[in-house]
Amino acid sequence: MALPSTYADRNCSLARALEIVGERWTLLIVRDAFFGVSRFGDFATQLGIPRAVLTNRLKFLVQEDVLAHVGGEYRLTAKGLRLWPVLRAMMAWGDAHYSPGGAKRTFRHEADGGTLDPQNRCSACGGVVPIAETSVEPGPGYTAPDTDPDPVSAVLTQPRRLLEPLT
Amino acid sequence: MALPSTYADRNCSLARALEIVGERWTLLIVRDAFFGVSRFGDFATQLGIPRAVLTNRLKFLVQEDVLAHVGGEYRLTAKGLRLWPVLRAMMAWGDAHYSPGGAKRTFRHEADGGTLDPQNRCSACGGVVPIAETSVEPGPGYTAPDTDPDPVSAVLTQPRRLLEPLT
DNA sequence: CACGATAGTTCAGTGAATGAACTACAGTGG
DNA sequence: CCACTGTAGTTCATTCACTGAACTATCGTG
Repeated sequence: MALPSTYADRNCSLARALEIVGERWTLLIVRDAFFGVSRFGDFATQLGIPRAVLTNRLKFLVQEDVLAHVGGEYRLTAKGLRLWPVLRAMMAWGDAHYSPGGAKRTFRHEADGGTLDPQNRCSACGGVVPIAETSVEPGPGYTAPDTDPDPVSAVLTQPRRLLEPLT
Repeated sequence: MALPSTYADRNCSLARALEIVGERWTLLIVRDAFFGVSRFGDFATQLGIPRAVLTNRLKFLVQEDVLAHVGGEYRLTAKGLRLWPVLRAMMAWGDAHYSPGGAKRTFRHEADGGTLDPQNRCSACGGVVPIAETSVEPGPGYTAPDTDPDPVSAVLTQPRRLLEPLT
């Protein structure tokens, strides 16, 4: 995005954060990484993003230490994992205002099956659930696609644990 | 931004949310609205955004019911106010990773002076503080600009209550 | 060494952002 | 009545980034 850093924005961490994750496609790439996507081709087919742009974004995210590129796979770093609250907050807002049937995805505490609120607090045990212990599944607002999804999307709509690499 | 809504993304509220607030400049405009900016010219000078782009963004945000345009002023709607957790989450991430001296801004519960964590929980009373009761001030990571700020920026670096219109 | 799979690069065409200048209009003072 | 100022935009040529399709590179396998 390369927002100009004016003196006003030099003192705003929101502007700084947006320079990293505010570019088009970037947060969707990060979301897919949370869902277990790790390969160039999988990002490309899942998002329908031009490969040239994907190359740029991945390069930048690696440079900024949001993703790590190891063994041909892109994985979230500790810094990238800390974007989880941002994604959850945005999803919650989108669910609340653009998904009349309820949340498009349900997040669950694997240990006890409780559902997670936007702050990742478990309805069963009451604790804040770490990413490694949460799983995703289609929520009440989910609507099945009319066309057959690509294999990557098909896997991603199955209930699965976060961060688990695609088979 | 007009992200293409593929079958995959039709079922993701993150993608939907990004179509609204994922465009360049948009979240900074919303942030300024939380800080009390409400006039076209103030947004323009504060953000350094091209006026043509500002016109587009404001028009779109009004159309999407994030802002309301009444009496020549742009104000956050209920839907817009619900973006507060998104902004807070992003600011927290930016503070954590790009502001070694600490948060650039401190948010405070006006009633008891307690500071707010990223979930807006008050350190003093322990409750989640509504927007109308919180105030902003420069935080420990704030650094004074080297050049004289414009009048709008100057006002915004004073401790002030959120949503309070600029004088 | 041929073959397919994966990970990119290249490039022409298009659309959006930029920045500076310009218009529209309302209110104020002389 | 008219200049003057402030606010809110619009216009436009330039630059830049995204798009989509095709192409190249590299690796592992048989």
